[in-house]
Amino acid sequence: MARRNTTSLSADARAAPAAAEESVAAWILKTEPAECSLDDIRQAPGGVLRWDGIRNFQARNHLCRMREGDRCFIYHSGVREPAIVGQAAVVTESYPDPAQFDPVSPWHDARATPSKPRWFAVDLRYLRHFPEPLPLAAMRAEALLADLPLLRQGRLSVSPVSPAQLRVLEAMLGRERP
DNA sequence: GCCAACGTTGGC
DNA sequence: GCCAACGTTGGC
Repeated sequence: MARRNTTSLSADARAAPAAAEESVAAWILKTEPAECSLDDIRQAPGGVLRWDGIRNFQARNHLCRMREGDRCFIYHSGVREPAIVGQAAVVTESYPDPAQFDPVSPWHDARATPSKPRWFAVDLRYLRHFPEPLPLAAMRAEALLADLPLLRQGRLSVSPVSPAQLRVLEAMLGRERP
């Protein structure tokens, strides 16, 4: 079913992200390590930590599509050398983020109610630190990652990785091993 | 600490 | 519902 030179460009533009969403091979979770780091996940009781405080609609929509067992690359931002430092796995799919209902929480949202939550969290289990982090600069230098949402879109704290992009990331990570 | 990019808010 | 102003993120 060829769809080319259609005049309905805007409809195609809207359809494109939906098609991309169907092929998510992994996720990238961005965090400032001073706030929450991969080490914090590792050191959490049982190695399981709630990933909460997401207050961006697009990130939330991605978060809600995460499924038990999904792989997550943990990316540390706001440091001298921003990089993917390791992996975690989803152990509990999205549920309402309790912080939104807590008036003293920095993540409180007065517009949220338990019957109409606005924000969600997942639980992550620590998997591993990579022997060497994969720096942002290395990813930017890799043409095959040009479309990686992490690189294309600032401020997106939860973003998908396509199967092809996952293969590239794994190759780059494997290449680093001694 | 600066600044560009981008999401959110709020006036109209 | 548009769009300017504002706030925040995050790389450098």
